[in-house]
Amino acid sequence: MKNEASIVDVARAAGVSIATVSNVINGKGRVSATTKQKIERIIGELGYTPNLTARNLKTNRSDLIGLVVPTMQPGRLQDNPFYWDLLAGVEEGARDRRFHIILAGIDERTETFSFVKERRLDGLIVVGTNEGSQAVGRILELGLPTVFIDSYLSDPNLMQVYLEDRNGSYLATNYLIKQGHGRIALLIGDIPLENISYYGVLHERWLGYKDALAEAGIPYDPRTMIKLPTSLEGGYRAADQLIDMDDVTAIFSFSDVSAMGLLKRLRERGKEVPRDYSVIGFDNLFMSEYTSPSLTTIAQDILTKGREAVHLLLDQIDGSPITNRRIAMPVDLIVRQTTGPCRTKS
Amino acid sequence: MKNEASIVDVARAAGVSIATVSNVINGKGRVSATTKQKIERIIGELGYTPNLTARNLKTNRSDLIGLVVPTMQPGRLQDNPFYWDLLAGVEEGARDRRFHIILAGIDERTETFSFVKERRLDGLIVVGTNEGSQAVGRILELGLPTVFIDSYLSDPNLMQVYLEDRNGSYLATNYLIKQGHGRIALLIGDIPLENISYYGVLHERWLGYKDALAEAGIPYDPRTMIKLPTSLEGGYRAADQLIDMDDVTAIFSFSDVSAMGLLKRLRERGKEVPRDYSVIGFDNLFMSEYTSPSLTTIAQDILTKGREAVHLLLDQIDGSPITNRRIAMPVDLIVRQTTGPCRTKS
DNA sequence: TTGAAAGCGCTACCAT
DNA sequence: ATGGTAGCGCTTTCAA
Repeated sequence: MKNEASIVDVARAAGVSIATVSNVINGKGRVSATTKQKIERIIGELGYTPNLTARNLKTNRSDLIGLVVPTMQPGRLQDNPFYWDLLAGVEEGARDRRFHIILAGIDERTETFSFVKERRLDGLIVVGTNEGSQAVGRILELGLPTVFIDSYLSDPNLMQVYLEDRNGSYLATNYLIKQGHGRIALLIGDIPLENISYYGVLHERWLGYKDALAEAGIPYDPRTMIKLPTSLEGGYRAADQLIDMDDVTAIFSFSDVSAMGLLKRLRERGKEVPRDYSVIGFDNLFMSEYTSPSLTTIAQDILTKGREAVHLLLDQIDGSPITNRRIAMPVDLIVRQTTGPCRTKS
Repeated sequence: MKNEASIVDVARAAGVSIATVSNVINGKGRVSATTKQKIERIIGELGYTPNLTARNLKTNRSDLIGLVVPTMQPGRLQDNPFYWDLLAGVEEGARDRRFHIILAGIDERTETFSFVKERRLDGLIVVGTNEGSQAVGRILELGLPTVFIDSYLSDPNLMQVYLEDRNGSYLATNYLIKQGHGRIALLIGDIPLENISYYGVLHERWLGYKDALAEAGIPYDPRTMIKLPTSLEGGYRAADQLIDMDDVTAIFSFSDVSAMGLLKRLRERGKEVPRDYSVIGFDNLFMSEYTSPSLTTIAQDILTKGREAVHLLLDQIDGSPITNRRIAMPVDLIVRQTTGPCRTKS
């Protein structure tokens, strides 16, 4: 492995000063067409590549943004294909602007974010924290451009990308109502319902559910709330609770994976979907079309979400004027086979 | 955002030279206990964080490793939860050793890998290339420590982490044979069978399948090879081909997602699993336990695979003696509900 | 045990 | 249009 050529080597070979070479590399200053061509030729011949480390030391930027994801422990994120899509979107958006992504799995309780200062990161994208999480405070102290995804933080100055959660939930619930379902269970997550406003995403979706009920004149019944995790296993266990409920003929679950768990257990218990129960999920994961029966769900475009987040961040880093500090991504109802008209047993 | 304290500030505040501060930070050289304590106190007071950019410029290292994943285009990686686990494993392994991961989605045809030199990456982890891919040549030219995952490159000097693919395939096939299945289809991927040796992973698994057949004295029949992608949709379409085959009562599919597609279509066609067909997958994804019926599969530990790869790489970067340049990760047969005894219709 | 100083490769300012 | 050069923050050699 030979030593890399430096800007000095290029300058010497071209018979010019390093300042001129620098100008050519960065397209700054005034350089005559001939010297420019010559320098470019020599750069090619020498296989010269600018050393970003040196440039960054000088400019005090890193062209690096950190993607912060809460503890990548097995079991926690493992069952969520969601993150890969998000990451793909972020990476792609950053690449277009010559930034790179540093991935940082963090433990919310102990992480000090020292790497952010050490590496002079230019910005941060933070996924799925909640207001009051210890991490949020420490992140804000860094004083770095930051975009939060799916976090619903109340401070209006923070930049956030989230979903039309409330609307999505309304769409799902409303569709079930239009199919004749009067009592609709909600698999809402493993949280105390009295504190639901603390959990931004869940809260919004819960409101959307209630919006649809209210519009149809259906009373809200807290007993149809199922407080289990929106994971595969949570959905699986939720099915048993669902079956025990009186007159409930439909369930809306806040994730596709939990809807899959539901389908599994309902089948085991001899229930047929959508004859006995209508089921609707949230996310539209790639495999949701391939469950049996295929899953009706609220679709979100996770890839685009990642892309939007990184654009928002880069605009801020570059000092472009920010028009919106918050972006709500659209959702869409995808009707497939797990939902159907209500046929109440006589 | 105040200006960061530098090593000079610390030195001044402590009344020592920057060389001494540097020694304390790096635990090198001889420093008296008292000065050491004093300097450490001041570092705390000033909230000083070493500037890695400067250090890296000096030492010509970056403490950064690149994770190279072939084009993160939608459709290509989108339907593979696999990568997220791998990434989680790599990130975790790197974090332990104070390295960070830069994620690089690349287009195999056009990528020049200039970022590797620009950022002075210390090493590379490359996932799922094949011998003869244009990218491999360019990567090797970089002359950087590199670990290939699931790539089956023939050069014995390259460091590689892969699976006991052949054994896994043997286990699956053998299990089906022991269950009485005599003709077993293989969903092998969208490749020309004559060139199968070019596709490392598939080739190994194909050999494992043949090993089991040979051991049982069952002739290999190329007509039972299904040459469709091992994706959800590929599996879905494979089911139709399977049903058209004579006397075939079982299918081994090279991925869990394709097995899910199979289950879906078999059900649509009125076939029952495992009564009419036994199905076995590969990977043991998190959701494989939750399909209906739950999927028999060959399990691999993707998280550990990522961890092993990064350890191998870091050992090489640190100049530790490398004992094994190749690591084969173990596999495991997980019997669930999609397989059962063969009941040939009379 | 500690310090002085060179220099990593680059950018940007100021001269010419 | 081009060049000289200071200096970004650090490590490391050599001297004291």
